[in-house]
Amino acid sequence: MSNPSKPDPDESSWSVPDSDNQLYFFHYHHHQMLAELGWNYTDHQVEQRLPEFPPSSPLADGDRYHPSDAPPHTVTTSTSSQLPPDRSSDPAPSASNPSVSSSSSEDPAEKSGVRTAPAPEISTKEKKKVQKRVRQPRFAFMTKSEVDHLEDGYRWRKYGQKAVKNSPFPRSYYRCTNSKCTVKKRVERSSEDPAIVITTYEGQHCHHSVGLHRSGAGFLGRREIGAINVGQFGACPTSTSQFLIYPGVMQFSHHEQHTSDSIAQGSVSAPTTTQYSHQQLAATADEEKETLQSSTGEGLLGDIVSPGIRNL
DNA sequence: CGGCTTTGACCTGCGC
DNA sequence: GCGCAGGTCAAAGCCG
Repeated sequence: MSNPSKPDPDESSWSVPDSDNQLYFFHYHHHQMLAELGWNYTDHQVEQRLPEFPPSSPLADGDRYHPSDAPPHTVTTSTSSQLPPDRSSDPAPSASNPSVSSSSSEDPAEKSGVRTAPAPEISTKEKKKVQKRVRQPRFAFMTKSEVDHLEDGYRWRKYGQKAVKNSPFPRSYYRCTNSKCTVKKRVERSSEDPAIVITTYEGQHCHHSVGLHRSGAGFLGRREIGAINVGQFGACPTSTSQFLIYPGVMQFSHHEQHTSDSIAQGSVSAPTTTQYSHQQLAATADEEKETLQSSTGEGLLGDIVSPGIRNL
């Protein structure tokens, strides 16, 4: 519940972990990776807008992905949003800085709304104050899919569900099952277009994915793992393609080809075509809401879906 | 039996 | 200060 017209008090304290630079790994490798993934990637402005590429490449290690597994995809990006302000000085837990997250509590990014364990120390209040102002980077995906909960290579535990105002669809809250990982995600359906699933990721994984992709047929393996390790990389294990995430707006679509495995496993009921849209959420929840609303309301998906996309 | 989901209660922030 | 909405907790139940 926030007012879009009002600056979010948290905005000034939005925290980007020290590893934030790694958010931008897409800068250097996206062409190559997408090419390898079989994506026909059309990049308009990314190169000029993205900041420096981080020193370390997440793609250095093994790669089980076989380009032949992936169908041709069309990726279209636009870059109208702003990069998040530099908050690298904020004491947020960092995926690449495990000492930060592990030295305090298991879930240091817990918001102020959380009932905390009875720890009657004075410092707790201060901690709370600080933590209250710390927010993990968040990224939202708008996925046109019948599947609510898209697999992304990580294991999630649902910890809550809430009815959303002005929406017939509830919002589900998930937390990464890794005890040291503070990543959360929210999954909800767009009230304007029930076919669109909005998945919001918050934070960065501090561990590798668990390789849930069963047989791995058509899935991406190590590449996805390495990418996720730097925080801003997503994948759809039920798809033969994956999607990349970087700060700013990125929109794309592709033909999702569920493997017979995933279908058999019940993760999907039938082969479907899924359209993905992604953009980094604005620094504030308000902007986030605006962004999402405008995105869905103005047919963002329609803008990015290539004519070749079809629903099966 | 462990892991996960469900669900009502609780807490906090924000607008009025 | 009050009410609302979002976010989270945690007990209970379910399931493999």
